[in-house]
Amino acid sequence: MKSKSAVEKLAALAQESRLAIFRALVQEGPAGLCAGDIGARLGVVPATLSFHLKELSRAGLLKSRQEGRFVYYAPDFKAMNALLGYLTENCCSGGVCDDACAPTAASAMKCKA
Amino acid sequence: MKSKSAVEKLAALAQESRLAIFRALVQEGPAGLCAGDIGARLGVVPATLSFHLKELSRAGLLKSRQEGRFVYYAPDFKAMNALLGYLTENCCSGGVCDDACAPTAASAMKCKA
DNA sequence: ATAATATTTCGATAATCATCGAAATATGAA
DNA sequence: TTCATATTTCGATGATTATCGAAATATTAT
Repeated sequence: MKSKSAVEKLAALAQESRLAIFRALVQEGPAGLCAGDIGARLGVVPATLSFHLKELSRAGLLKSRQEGRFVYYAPDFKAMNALLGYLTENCCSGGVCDDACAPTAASAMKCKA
Repeated sequence: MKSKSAVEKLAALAQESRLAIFRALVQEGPAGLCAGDIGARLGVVPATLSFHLKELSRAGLLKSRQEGRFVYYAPDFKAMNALLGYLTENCCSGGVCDDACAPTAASAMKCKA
């Protein structure tokens, strides 16, 4: 993961509506939700929603597919995992910390879709 | 983790210099680095560096301690792990995805310090 | 074709953020 | 105390971002 693209992903997530959108989609899974349902669920008007979905997509965090009149959005789990990995990369230089500290509970997307 | 504070943490990380600072500190471990060394390593002038360190601290991502004239900064690994957990929480609602998809490589801070 | 529904683009406005020189503050050394 | 070093605060400037009404585009149903 390039640093620039990591910053873009983090910036995309660093906004209340977009973070809520992303988390809802993570919980929804690979099937995703269509734009209208996301907007209804989170109370975001269409123009604003579209802007945010575009930001998340541009950052590479979402995949979308058209189904008739509807556009379905789902997380790009692979990209998200790459971001998480980038943030935690080489923690403590693999030194004393790896012995002194226990791993935390899983904090990666389980989904590879 | 409250959503507001997650947004604040993500916003703090969503800036090139700050992400570089944070990653350098993650790799350095709990002992941390003093401000001057961070600035020298990353090529950031003092005023700007101080601004960014304050942002990261305000967001709860860094701990600091004074040692003589020096101020040492280190990641708050616990807070960071909470953020990673929040992002991946309840992935795919614990449904089909948990069976269909394998966990990825560890992507959490190993350090609890 | 016409109408209805879903989504995106445009455009203007208001708000927030990054940078860094200069000055201020804090601590240790001579 | 006086000086040198480390870090932070102040203040001004330029740049980026969020919001959303109105209009445009796209797809399906009648």
